[in-house]
Amino acid sequence: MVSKVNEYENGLHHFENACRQNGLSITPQRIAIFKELASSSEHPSAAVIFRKIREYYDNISLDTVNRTLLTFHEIGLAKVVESSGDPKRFDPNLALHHHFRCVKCGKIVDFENAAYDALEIPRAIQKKFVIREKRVHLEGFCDTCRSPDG
Amino acid sequence: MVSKVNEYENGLHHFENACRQNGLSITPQRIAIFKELASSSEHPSAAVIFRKIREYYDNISLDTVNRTLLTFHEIGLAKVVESSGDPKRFDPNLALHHHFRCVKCGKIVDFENAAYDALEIPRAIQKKFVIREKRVHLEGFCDTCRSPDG
DNA sequence: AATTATATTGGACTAAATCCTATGTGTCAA
DNA sequence: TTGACACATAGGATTTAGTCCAATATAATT
Repeated sequence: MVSKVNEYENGLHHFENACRQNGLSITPQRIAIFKELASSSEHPSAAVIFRKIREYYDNISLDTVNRTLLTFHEIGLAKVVESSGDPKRFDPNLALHHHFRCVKCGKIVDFENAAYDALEIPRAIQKKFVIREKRVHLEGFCDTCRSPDG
Repeated sequence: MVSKVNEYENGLHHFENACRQNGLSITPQRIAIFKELASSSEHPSAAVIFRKIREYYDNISLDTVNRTLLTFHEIGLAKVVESSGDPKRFDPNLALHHHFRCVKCGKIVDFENAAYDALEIPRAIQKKFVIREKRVHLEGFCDTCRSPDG
């Protein structure tokens, strides 16, 4: 088992490599944004990350946070979570996994499932499209919002 | 096999019943919005539907289109499609089906698949949450946008 | 046809996201 | 270590989605 510290340093290492390989400079802003995203588990929006970083980094701009998160997505450091119409939300978890989303409070919960992972892409789809992501998406009410009208 | 006309009239019938059962009056606006949505297959946003209806209904308001589409969702006449951060998009197809979404042009394609339909909800999830929707979500490049940089 | 509760309009407002340009700063090479 | 340059950021302006509100209009019911 790997210690938290090492996981964290591996993460930063990965981040720096990805930047270098894509010709992006390693700026304090990008580091802060990466750290914030990597340590989050609630699939934060750009605004949420922006507000957190602002607590200690007093003049980072929202535009930078937005732009950087999209860049992270492009170079494979983050995923954009499906979230029908609300602000974009980002996911540092690059491993194959699945989502439950509460239609009431918007919470998104990751879960793993071997059967879901094993799903094959239908022939017809595979022939026509290039598939980059495969995910089962469940929707409903979370434990807190359980009752539809609660 | 049912004729197009009958399918269509069944649709309208279903719409009117759903309204009545939910104490909603049947207004020309709602009829127009329902017809437009029901006859669409590209998972339109409120803005798209608004613009189409405007062609013949010159003073319907965008607010009404938005509000009505959300109402349709609430009373089970439409679904809101997962679409990571872009404007909400609506789906008249109430049957269990799955989605491919092009990350480049945003096109969303419905498809059917028996194996996907048959997926069971994991115990742990079922215990904790109330599941209302289950869908496989594929993402990548469509036939038109096939090449990642094209 | 009158009544009433509900719906719509259009403009104002809020919030997300992007664009723009002047300024600032990593990076690389000497 | 420094200097030069390409790249990145800040902050304000702009665009776009979406919602709110109050006045008006209208569908449903009697």
